[in-house]
Amino acid sequence: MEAATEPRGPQKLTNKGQATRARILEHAAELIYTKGVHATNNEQLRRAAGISGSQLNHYFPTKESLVLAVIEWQAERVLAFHRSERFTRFESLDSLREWAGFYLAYERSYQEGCSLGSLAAEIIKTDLDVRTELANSFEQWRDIFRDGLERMQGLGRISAEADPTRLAYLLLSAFQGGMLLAQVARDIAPLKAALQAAIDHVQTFAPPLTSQDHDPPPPY
Amino acid sequence: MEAATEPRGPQKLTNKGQATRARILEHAAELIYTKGVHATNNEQLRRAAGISGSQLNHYFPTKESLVLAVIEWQAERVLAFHRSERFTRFESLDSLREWAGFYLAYERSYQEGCSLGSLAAEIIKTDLDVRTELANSFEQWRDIFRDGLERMQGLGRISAEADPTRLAYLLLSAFQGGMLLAQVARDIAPLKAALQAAIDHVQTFAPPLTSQDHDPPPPY
DNA sequence: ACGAATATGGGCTGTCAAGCCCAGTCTGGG
DNA sequence: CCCAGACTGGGCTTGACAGCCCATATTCGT
Repeated sequence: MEAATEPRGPQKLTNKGQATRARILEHAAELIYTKGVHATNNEQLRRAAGISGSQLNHYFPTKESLVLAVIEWQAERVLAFHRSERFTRFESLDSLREWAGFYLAYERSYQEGCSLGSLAAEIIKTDLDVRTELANSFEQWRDIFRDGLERMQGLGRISAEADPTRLAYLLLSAFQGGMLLAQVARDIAPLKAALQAAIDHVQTFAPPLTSQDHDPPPPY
Repeated sequence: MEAATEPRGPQKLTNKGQATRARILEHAAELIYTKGVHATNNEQLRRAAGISGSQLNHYFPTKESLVLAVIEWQAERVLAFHRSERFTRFESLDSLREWAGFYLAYERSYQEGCSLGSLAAEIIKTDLDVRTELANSFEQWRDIFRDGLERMQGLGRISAEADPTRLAYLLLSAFQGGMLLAQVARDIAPLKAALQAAIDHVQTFAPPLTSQDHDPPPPY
């Protein structure tokens, strides 16, 4: 899964090289997340990562290759986070609320926005050829929600009439849009409202609850 | 309402000057919408608007002032569109569906995204001092939906238990997020799913309909 | 242990765009 | 009819950043 980003031949990186590359990547991701792609230059990156000029040319011959690598790195982080045990594969409404709660408590939500979404929006109109990679990542993200919702259906936690794809897009869109609005307003309120409403909507497909802590009655 | 963007003294623009300024603004908005802020330079703008260099300095001394003016111009357009008679002040679910339908039929939705949102996302992390203006515009946008939803409540079209502010943020967030996803995927589907789901959620607050074409039964 | 390949350091150059200036033209009021 | 102020045109300078190169140090395979 880490074999991307090098078009030419075999792996030609030693351990130390890989470590350096990873360090550059981490600092690049952080800088880009806070300052944006355009406002991040290689001098800042050099200072932050404690390296000097020619490494960037060596590990990332062009800025486009660096940005692409950062996208992959951020995408991997976000997807891994959503797949983590914390959210139990989104098989319950509670896991969705837990998920929303995390981002609502995360200060950087309304400061920097989504690590992938804000990056995507900034560069989607430039000539950088990264759209396909972004599209792929967002598809996987959507699939995480969709698969969870489908499992909820299988468990009878939401009605069979719910459309998991549509709900997954609602969750992801509300998240991205809410992040943008929160960032612009410097206030978490828009994100909170959007996520609560989106999850409320998923809940409208839950069967009327009889006893609260047990699984709902047999599916229909 | 057009008195913004000039910090210094009285209106010092003749009719011809205003026309030229407006022409520059239109072309700047179009270029920025399609190519992004960063990829739009003054030479392209000169050619597009049929003017030459020093006007930009005359009418828009810095790029920041130009971008700010474009934001105001786009915001005014978007808000005026949403306030137009077409949507009857969003006093019904049908008007919401009409609204969604418009953007789903608009090819540029998934090509360029939202004229205000994509602009906001691109420059929110730069040092351009335009955040307040953007925040203001998005607040007004939210208010259009919120006011409409409140009127729906007054007319008994949705339950008093609905939270108009929250629903307004859901609609706006789903729109912005859906626009971003559609743009990245080059496919209208994510926007369609998000908007349908968001409007479906508003509809869950509608009283069960008895006869379809009449106003719903008296408000509780 | 040795040699070849690979990583590192710092500086250099070409490109591009924003901001600015001077000279010429037009419009409107008296 | 005239003049004063505003508009227009094109070119120029400065600053910033990405990409590149040469000299040196280090690491890895055998």
